[in-house]
Amino acid sequence: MAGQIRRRNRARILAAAEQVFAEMGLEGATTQAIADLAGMPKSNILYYFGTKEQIYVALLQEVVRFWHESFSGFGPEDDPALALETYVIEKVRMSFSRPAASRLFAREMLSGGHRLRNYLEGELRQWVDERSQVIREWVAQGRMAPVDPHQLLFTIWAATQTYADFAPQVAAVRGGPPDPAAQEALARSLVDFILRACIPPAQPATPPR
Amino acid sequence: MAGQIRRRNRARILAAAEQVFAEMGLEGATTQAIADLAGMPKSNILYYFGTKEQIYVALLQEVVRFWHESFSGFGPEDDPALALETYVIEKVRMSFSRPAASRLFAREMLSGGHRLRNYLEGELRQWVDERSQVIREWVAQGRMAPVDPHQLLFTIWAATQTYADFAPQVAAVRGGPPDPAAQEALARSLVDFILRACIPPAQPATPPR
DNA sequence: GTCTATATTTTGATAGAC
DNA sequence: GTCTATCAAAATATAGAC
Repeated sequence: MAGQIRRRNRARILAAAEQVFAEMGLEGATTQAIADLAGMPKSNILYYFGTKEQIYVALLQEVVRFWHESFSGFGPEDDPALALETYVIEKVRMSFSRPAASRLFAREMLSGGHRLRNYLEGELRQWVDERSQVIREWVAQGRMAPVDPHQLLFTIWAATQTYADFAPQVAAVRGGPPDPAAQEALARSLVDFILRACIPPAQPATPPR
Repeated sequence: MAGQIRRRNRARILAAAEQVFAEMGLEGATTQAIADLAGMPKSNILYYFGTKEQIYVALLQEVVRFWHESFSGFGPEDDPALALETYVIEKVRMSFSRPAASRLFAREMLSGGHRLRNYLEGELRQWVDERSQVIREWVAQGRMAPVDPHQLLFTIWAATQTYADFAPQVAAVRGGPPDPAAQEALARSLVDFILRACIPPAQPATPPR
């Protein structure tokens, strides 16, 4: 079966295209640049995908599918502090380990997000609705400060993805890109920040009488 | 003096270009689209600016200059809570009132930020260094929780600008773009969030004895 | 399936009339 | 200063040999 070759080549093209699209955008990227990075002639790229835009769309969908699988979420039975900590740490790590994915998504948002409309209004919205319900329960139970669920999620997404999307700004301000130790320190600092904002200070035990 | 006409036309071109570049990017935008939006023939655009990229660079510099003037910053004599509140509220409002400026900046960051290198490593870095010093003083005085200044600023920038840069995501999750009242509510919620994370709870007055 | 050569389109930029 | 007509370059996409 030569389906092997087909899948291998598709994967190589997608990997190359992710880098090029993330840095140059859909219009700025040339199929030639993708071909060069993938190490194959330009025609092969179009043989596998038809048009440049089809590669772009395939990549976007791969990114959101990957995110959706990686961050299954949290439920009302979880401990709020632990759930938030896990989610934030993993999102920061993803920004440092796969920045191109985050940048690709950011570019699509800046362009209006039309190509992800189904995802945004379907899967993502449902995920957010469920998580918002959990957060509201936690708040009602006094296990969490009275945060607005949407604002919390927007803030977490923005604060974690900024390390991928605005990397040049981060590097300029710090005097260089953060090495792995600095990455962990930034992640830790962000987690502590969010937990202070979300988790009410432990009550001095008021014993029932 | 016909310098009037020149300035008027330059301003019209810049206003049109900001919209087009923000939505399409440098390469995605065509001079024709800018000309159409500005209501003048394509040649006039190039007569005033020479090249498409010069318009783009001029816009970027105008944006950072405008931001720099709008957010002069805060000093050690200020009240931390009030200073943060003012800064965050104004940045959120800017995201809603001039989203194209934020998106333009975001695009440049995604592309590597080379055209803003001088700004990032000069003016911005100096501004951050000064503000970081203030924050460290506040922390040392116990007027602020032990936040990492860089992480705090990155988080504020990301959380405020997300309402411009990721507007399609915000609209999809909320079921529509936020109207002015909802914008204020989101700003308020974000401010409260950041203050909970930054400002230590008022100590139960420990009178000196 | 793979690759070279080429057709077609788009678009940034310019020349030159008014 | 303004605008029309045009050039030249670049890049997407395809045709067709291998």
